[in-house]
Amino acid sequence: MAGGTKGGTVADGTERRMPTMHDVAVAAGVSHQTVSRVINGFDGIRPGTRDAVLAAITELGYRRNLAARTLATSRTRAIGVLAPAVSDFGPTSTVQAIEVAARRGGYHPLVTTTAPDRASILSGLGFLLDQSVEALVVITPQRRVLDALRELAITLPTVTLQSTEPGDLSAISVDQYAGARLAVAHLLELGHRRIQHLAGPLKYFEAAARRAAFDDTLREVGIVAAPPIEGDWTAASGYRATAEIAAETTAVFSGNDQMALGLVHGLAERGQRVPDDISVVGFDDVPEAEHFLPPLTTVRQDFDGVGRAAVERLIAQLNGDEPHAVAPLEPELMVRASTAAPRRS
Amino acid sequence: MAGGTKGGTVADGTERRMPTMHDVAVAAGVSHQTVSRVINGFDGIRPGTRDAVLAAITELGYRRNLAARTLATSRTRAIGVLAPAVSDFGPTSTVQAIEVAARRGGYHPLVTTTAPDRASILSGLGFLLDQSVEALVVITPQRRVLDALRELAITLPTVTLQSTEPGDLSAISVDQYAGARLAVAHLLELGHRRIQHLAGPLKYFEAAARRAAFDDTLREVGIVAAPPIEGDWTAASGYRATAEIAAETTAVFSGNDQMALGLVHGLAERGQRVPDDISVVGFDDVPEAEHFLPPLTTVRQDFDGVGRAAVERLIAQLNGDEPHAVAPLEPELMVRASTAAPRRS
DNA sequence: GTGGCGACCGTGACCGGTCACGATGCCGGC
DNA sequence: GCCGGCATCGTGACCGGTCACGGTCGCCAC
Repeated sequence: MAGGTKGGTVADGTERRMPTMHDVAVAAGVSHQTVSRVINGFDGIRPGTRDAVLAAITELGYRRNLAARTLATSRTRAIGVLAPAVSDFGPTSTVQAIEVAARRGGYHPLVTTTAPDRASILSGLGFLLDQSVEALVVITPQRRVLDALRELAITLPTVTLQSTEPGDLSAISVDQYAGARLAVAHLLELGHRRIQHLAGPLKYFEAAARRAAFDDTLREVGIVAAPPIEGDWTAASGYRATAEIAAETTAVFSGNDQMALGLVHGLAERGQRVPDDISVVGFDDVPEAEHFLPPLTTVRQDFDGVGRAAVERLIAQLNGDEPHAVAPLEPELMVRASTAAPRRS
Repeated sequence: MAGGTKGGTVADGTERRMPTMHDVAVAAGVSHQTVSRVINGFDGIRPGTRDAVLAAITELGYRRNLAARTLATSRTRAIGVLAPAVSDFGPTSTVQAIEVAARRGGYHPLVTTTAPDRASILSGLGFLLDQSVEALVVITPQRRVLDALRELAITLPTVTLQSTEPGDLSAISVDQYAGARLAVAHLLELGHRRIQHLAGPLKYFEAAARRAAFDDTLREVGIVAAPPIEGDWTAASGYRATAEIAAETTAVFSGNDQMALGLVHGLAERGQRVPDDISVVGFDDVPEAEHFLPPLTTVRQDFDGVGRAAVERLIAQLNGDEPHAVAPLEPELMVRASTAAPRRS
């Protein structure tokens, strides 16, 4: 549409210009500067004057033009959020926690979702930058997001979420490694020895970390882990993975709850009951996990917590504090009914 | 925020000002207007000049100041989206569809989530308005959101989602009534006569519409519906609802998939098997529903479709077209394994 | 009476772009 | 040789706020 004619004014007739600060000033019989003072809550305004201005504002339906304000002050009080374009429980609830934390801190959250390809990431970041956000929280579940971020050499206060890059000061996350350890240790304690890992896509930081923890934990008790089955986080992929579960496997550690659900489904169709014939433990603890059949043993991670921590850190930094590393949050094992001791065979 | 000290400048030292269009002009040895022309892709620029400008831009790392541009043009090419602050599959996937549709149409999606109270809604809307969005899509699952929207008497092109207000031109939604009819008719055909409705909060438009369809459909075959059990959309509330399911009930129509999941869980604990002892049908068709135990019979609604339709309508309106009513999208019954003929007792 | 001091308010420049217009250079045609 | 016309580029006003000043007024002390 930008193409042809330039003055693409919609034939509307009543194209009434928005009232400006000057309009308000005239209506109230004061100068524009006084209007500005009233709006910004400066004191030293006679109550009568203030009331007149306020009256004129509501009268005209005045709204201050943010673009003009931003141009003049070069401040926006906005925090940009780049999130992956998925509707999974984890990212969405983290984003939401970020939003409420930002608002409570007096900042405007500006969230943009992005596909995982380089171009999308770059354009999403570019959009945020164009909006003159003052800080950035980027959910970086994969390396490529992190790479794109670095490529831009952003000078803003920034925190990355879900990236478990060692030594990265700006990273905040739940300790995936510790969480996976919890899950595997639980299985080991129950007596399982033939455990299969159903991993998420290994290009995801979290998936890789959980896989590493899986391998390490088994190795410590002298077991060499079989290579993981790699799913794509969806229940459907968990369902499909069933075919790859060896008959002698007595327990599966799934990379997330959805895949665990699909797996349980597939297992049931194959005549294997959970946890009688095989134990399953998930990861994330989505709200529904408690009501799966059977209720799923899983690892809860505090998605809200990382969101809050991210914003707190950013705001502190915006206030001039030195950025300090935030300790990874500790996940929690939720033992429910999908795990049991292996049947002695 | 405006409170105490005014000049809250962060002691930063290397406070290097962002390069401006004028800086680029000087560096390239042209006027700022020529820079503008290059950036906006006007033709009639000598290739040599263009290259010089482009070089200067990348050299200085210039980014055009959106605030200044907006101020001058009073155009933002932004579409505001107000969504409820939940991480449910429906709203989140709709929002995502909106985002991609907007981007494809050359607009920037600006989404803000809000709690359902009046103040939050108003401030969310205010934020969007402050950003000078050119159009608005508001997800209005409840009347109060609709009321708040009307209170602001917004003059922007606007479309509301999920509100089934009859005769509202700006509303786009999946036909909830038809969807619920599908579900109940399915149960009826299987031979069920004692059917219970597990509804969502009835202050939600969708919940009310589904309930009405439930009542109407039963009445047509001479059954007067029992009052619905009212849940809160969560699996937990479905689980709790189990206690209220009468022993002679042979089928339950749940207002969404999550509650259905919780219900099936509760039923199982009570020794009732689905679908042998009791049938359950859900609503939404979340991606996991297919892998519930048993796989859930449910009503699929095209969340993406409403999002796309909303944006298409808005963009058409922005281009000067007359707003026309969009027909409600047709839901689809997905018959799976949670429903069966009632046992003859 | 007058100088001085707050309290209150107004004036004009400026932020960084865009827009309408004017200026310049070069060409061919008469 | 001069003029019209096109291609290319520059000039200054303007968008709607904020900021750093300056001005006016009333009051009090001397």
